[in-house]
Amino acid sequence: MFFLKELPSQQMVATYAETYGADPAHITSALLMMRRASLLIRRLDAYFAAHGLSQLRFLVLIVIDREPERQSLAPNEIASRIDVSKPVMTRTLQSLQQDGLISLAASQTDKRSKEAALTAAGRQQLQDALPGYFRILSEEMAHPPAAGD
Amino acid sequence: MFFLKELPSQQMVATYAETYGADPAHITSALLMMRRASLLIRRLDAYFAAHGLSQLRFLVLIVIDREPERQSLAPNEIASRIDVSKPVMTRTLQSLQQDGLISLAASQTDKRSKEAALTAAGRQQLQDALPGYFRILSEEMAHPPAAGD
DNA sequence: CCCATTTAGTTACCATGATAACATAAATGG
DNA sequence: CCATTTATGTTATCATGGTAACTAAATGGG
Repeated sequence: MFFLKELPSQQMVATYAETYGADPAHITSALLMMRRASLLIRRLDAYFAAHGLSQLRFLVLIVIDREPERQSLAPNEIASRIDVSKPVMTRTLQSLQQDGLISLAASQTDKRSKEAALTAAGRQQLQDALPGYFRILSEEMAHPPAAGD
Repeated sequence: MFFLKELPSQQMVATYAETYGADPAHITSALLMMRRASLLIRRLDAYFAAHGLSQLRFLVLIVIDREPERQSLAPNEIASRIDVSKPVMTRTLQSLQQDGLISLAASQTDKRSKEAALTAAGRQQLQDALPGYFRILSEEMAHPPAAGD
């Protein structure tokens, strides 16, 4: 989470930009982008929390659901579609299973691995969360950020 | 940290956008912005770690340093300039003090409060980190993200 | 003035990210 | 075919964010 409510002054940016051949406009736009993205992510996190989810839990459900030809994915495959470390994936899948949103079965073909599939509750939770998710994204980009945002 | 390596398909976005009156282009650009910002933040985190800092530790040093008329700020004032909770500020200031980058003294005027000031080492650490920080921001925005980024 | 409220900081606890080290199974190649 | 290497998942530990509840001090209305 990035956050400086007031950006570095134009003078400060200009001084460093000059010295190091960087473009002050680029620096400012990078800072604005990070602040805007951070605010959006914060808003999404609050939304997911209200739905008993989190960014990662939501993404896991999406990734399993959107696989066209299959009912389940291995944790390994899920992790490769989302940029997250293996231990975090292990923990997240276990918590989703505890909450009844996915099932975790031993893989038939690879004894090291597992098969994660959506339960009916998981599919429902995903369907419940998707509309608001897209609405937030759309709203956020519909209006440019105000200066003081 | 946001991350879905492959964005939701155009069809999926279009379906939801239609149903809920959202603009598919807005949704896609929001997802791209979050991914781009996440990659940049990750890169900055790695940079700060190499300098014995973190995003927040760096921001705290900047905020104290850039105060034009004063040598020190209260934790409360620092927290109000950065968007971070009080307990995190407490912890961060203590760690910066342990590392010798700031001094923390009791406030003369308010017995509840403290005064955080940069040490010479803290000022030096900040000066060392600033050029690379601005360089990364500038580089990042200099080239538009590739499709597979 | 004094008691209630507000403010500043801290403590305790939880969520969620990472890496390192490990056990076990699969794959590979001599 | 067996030994080494690679791949999968887990555990342990750490970093860094949050909220709730607490203490102590300042503030302010009666």
